[in-house]
Amino acid sequence: MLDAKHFRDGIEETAVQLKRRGFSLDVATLKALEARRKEIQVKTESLQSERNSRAKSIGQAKARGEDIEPMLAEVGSLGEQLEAAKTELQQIQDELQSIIAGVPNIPAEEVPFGESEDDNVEVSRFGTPRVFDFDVQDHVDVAIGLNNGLDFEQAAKLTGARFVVMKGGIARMHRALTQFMLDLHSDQHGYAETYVPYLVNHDSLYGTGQLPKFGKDLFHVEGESQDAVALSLIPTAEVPLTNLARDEIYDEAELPIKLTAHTPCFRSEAGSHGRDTRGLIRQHQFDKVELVHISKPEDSMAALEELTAHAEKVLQLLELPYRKVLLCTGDMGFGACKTYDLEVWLPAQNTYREISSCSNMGDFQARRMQARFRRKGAKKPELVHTLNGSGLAVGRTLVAILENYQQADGSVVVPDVLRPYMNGVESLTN
RNA sequence: GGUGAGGUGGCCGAGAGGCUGAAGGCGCUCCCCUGCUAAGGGAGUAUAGGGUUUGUAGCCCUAUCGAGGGUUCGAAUCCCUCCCUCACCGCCA
Repeated sequence: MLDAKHFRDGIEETAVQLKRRGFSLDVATLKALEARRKEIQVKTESLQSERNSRAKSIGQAKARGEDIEPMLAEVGSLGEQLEAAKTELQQIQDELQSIIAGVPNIPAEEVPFGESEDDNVEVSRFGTPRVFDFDVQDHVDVAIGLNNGLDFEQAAKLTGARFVVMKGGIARMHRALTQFMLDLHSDQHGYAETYVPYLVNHDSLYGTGQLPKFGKDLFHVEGESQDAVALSLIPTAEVPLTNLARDEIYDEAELPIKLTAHTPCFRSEAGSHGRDTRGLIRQHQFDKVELVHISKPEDSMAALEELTAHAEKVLQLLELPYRKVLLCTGDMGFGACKTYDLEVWLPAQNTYREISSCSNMGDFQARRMQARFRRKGAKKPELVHTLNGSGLAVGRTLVAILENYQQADGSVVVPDVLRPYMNGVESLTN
């Protein structure tokens, strides 16, 4: 959510900035609503003030034992007027709120303009894609050769499309990957390992920006009664981790806070039908190790570089070729002001595919969450900045290993850094 | 799941329809006093929104005592629903 000031003074300027990321702000409607809001709010508050002082004098008169009846009569229609004003104010504020809550973050200045992923800018590359002297198989076929270690048919029986059952060495490697990533981030990169709920309430989803706009992408769990709190499965650990800061006021000295967690992620992938239907790339359930920073505003851009480097380190240690891409204005997520994607090389697709997305959300989520800190000696708390990134998506990392480390005989070499997590096994074989 | 007790400011804790944004204490900040320390005296100490304003200063208004509704001229206080915490019992990995 943007600062309300963006919608009062300088709304035209805001509209121009949002236009950069392909969002058109309805300036006329907002201006009209804002004018109306101001008028009604002033009216409502003065009526409230009036009522408060009247009620107070009635109380005082009563305490003195005076006759209250005439005063009560005088108050008469005040209640109704106030009620009407309140209702109208609420309506306007709801309307404003629903518009404002749906406005995306303003891109940072250095973010290149663009309309789609084709306009993203490659920043760097690591490693050289291996040259194969045999026909490369994609990860699905590789896994079939390894005792059918990725079983999509069984998963379809259990649940449905876009789920997987992993077996044997592949399941083991999947576990090894999460252990390796968590250890790296907590032991080497200074993150506090965290275990979080996989179901969250709607306040949390609103805080990180999944709601109100992107409820379709989530799996919702029904509450027992209509009034009961509705919960949803997390689409990423970003939601629980970042919401730890919700309604908090940190001491300046506590920042930055760096958290990591391994969780499953659940996405309904609404609107993605027909894309990546084969294999592990796009599933309703996948595991991810997430990195989150809570930082001071002036540190957040440096923190984005740091966080991204931490995610890159995983790929480097696994010796997987990748490239780092700066997303253009049109391809960034709703709440982000700057995002790097890491794309790993997939030989079977002969291309780089997203394996991590690292974003600086600025104060966008912090404002929704009222996540703040107080500078030493300062009176007023300030909004923190929040950042998050995958470090990494575990399923896609598994895909990358199966494809990049496959051998002519159908086996898959286990990357050196994973071997300690796999009983020293050097390769997966049939 | 059952029964009972609760949710009040950074913390502890009063209040049980009106003068309570909230006593008292602790903590914290500043000032005074005191060789240092300890003790003492004084002042201050929530957040959000709005108005005014050149202003993130000041002033004014509104809201907030777990959340949301309701009763009332007036609700922290009464009623309803929900959430959470604690205790005991039951169940369970």
